[in-house]
Amino acid sequence: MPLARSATMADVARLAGVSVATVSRTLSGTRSVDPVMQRKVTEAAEQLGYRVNLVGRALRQTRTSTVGLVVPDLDNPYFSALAQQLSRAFSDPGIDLLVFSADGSLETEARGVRSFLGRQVDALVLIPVHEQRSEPSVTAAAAAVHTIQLDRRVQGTAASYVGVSNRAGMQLVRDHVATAVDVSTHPVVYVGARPDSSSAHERLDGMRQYFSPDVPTLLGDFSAAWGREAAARILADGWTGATVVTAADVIALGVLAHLLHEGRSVPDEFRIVGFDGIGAAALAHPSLTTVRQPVERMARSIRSLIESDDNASSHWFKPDLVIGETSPAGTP
Amino acid sequence: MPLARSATMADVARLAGVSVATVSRTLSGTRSVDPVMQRKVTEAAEQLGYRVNLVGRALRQTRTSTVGLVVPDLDNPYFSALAQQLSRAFSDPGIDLLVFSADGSLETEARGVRSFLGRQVDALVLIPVHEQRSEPSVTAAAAAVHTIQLDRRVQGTAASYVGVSNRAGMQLVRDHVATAVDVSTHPVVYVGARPDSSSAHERLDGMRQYFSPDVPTLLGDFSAAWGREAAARILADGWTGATVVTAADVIALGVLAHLLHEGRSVPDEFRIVGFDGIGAAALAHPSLTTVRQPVERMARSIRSLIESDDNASSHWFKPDLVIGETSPAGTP
DNA sequence: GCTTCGTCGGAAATCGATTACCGAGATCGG
DNA sequence: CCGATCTCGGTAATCGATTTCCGACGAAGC
Repeated sequence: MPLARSATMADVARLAGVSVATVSRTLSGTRSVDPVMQRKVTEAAEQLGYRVNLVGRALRQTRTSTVGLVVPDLDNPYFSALAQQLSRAFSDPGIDLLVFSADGSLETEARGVRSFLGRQVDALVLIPVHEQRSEPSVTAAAAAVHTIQLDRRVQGTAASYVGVSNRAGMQLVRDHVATAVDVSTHPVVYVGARPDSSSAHERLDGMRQYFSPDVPTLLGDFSAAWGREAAARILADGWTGATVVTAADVIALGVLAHLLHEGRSVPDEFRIVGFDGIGAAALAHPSLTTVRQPVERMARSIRSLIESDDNASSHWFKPDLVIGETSPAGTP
Repeated sequence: MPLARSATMADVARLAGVSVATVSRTLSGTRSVDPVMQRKVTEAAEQLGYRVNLVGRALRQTRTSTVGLVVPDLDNPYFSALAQQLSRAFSDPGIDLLVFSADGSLETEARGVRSFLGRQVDALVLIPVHEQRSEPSVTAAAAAVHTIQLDRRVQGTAASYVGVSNRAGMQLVRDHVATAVDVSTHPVVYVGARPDSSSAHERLDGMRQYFSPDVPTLLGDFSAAWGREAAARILADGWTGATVVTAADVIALGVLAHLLHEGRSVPDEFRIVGFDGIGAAALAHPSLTTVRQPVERMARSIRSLIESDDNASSHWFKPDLVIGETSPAGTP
């Protein structure tokens, strides 16, 4: 029962017969303390079940040993993989990563940023919901703490950024597809996401650059439901034999599910390429060809940026291609 | 650049020419304030870009409007779905849900609990990593704040619990499988997880109760990798024609991937049943038959427990069965 | 006209830690 | 043997808000 007020340092000091300063020094080890007193303090703390109140500590100190992460959504496996890798990366130096989900909403995102700033986090990692409309949140965050944009970025902010080169990813896709078919004559359809986020934007641009400025394009959101719907349209529009390049694995898996459900064969009739490299891509049957993002290295890179207090630089990683069964191996 | 110390209430008070008490009252609306002063305060706060320091507030008040969630792992889509639904449920009453991943480790889990307790969260939701060894963390949490165990629980703690009846889930599976085959003669293999968590434990017990006390069983962890490995063993051991019941969708998807990869047909040769009802189950081809947990209702139930300050009761939900293509529809 | 309320601003206490500063005693060097 | 230095405990300031308490003032009741 959470009724009893928990013990404070003053309680420990009283029981141990010493001052609160000695208690603080003993427990944090900031200054040497007589071993006899140390033992008294440790025993008193143990007996009272003392646990430090981090709020009190945070108020006095400047640092909280906490990093906040605001994600658009935890249902997308790519974002939860980023969250998982980040918390692992920060676990080692004893920093707590706290995750807040914006639930796809700009207002909730803003609330999350305000909340973390108010909690005096040491740094904030943010996957912005919207390429333009998240700007106030990113700017506010960057003005207050070390802020790093992850995976997506907002136009015209000074905050640093860590992510992959989406264009380079699309170049990999083009080169791969070109080993099997003549991309200038063979039908290619892009199932993307509306360019509300920088990743959606850049992947769309990459498609246009490396395939064709007027590549047939269907735009929706980053979801399997959209992938299914797009696949239905592709069938309705008679794009038989097309190679379907998508903006994300979740979309690609939706496309794949619908095509298989309709009895179409992949990769014989349709070829599919995803983006991100989530675990489920390898689990699909046929397994998904995808552009893999180096999630673990990205997480470590963010940790370095924060540890070195480098709040100016950005890191663009090169993705790599994982060739699965949804596209033919090809013979260059 | 995060160089400038951010404005405090004292700064606002100085600029507005009033006392800090008036600033506090104006911004929080706890007591009526002269409209003229209100305007001065609001303008001064605006001009200085004042943002409340939640650490200062939390120290003074008892409440933080924060609920902590400690999950074993964010890579498992079932846990991230719970996290997502919970943050949505708390978003409405203006409570921040902060998520901490234990990364599968008891030590990290303990660190997460300590961290949230130290931060003075109003309540703590915990998916314990281990059925016995998480006990110290759960007990410590329950002694300090309103604590709710989710999905899994620890033996012998007073903390309340929200989850599904795992045995009832297995009963649903048995009844479903029985419509298609004679379960007393037809081979059934259980691919489960070692009973380190209450869910793994109860699902195993359910299998033994509703199928047979000596149902052939392979135990590993909650991962697709384990599902693949188990499928390989099933093939090696010559369990052709078996119905494979699993402890989780991620395991089932691993089993399915391996069987299909080996050219086996599902559901003709093998039948597969999952547990949890994650999104990827519906996306698989063939789609997965699974025991679905009412994640959204569970999240809302947790919110009610916390809002009503009810720290004694527990909620067992009844799961339902989603019949997919990995098992025959059956004719009762 | 005098007392009784009610309203509302400000001073100061408070939450729980850390830490600057002071001073007492020990140690050390010359 | 004396002053300089070091060690280490305690006192009190401090972080930034909220909130209690007090007092001044005005309105209302009789």
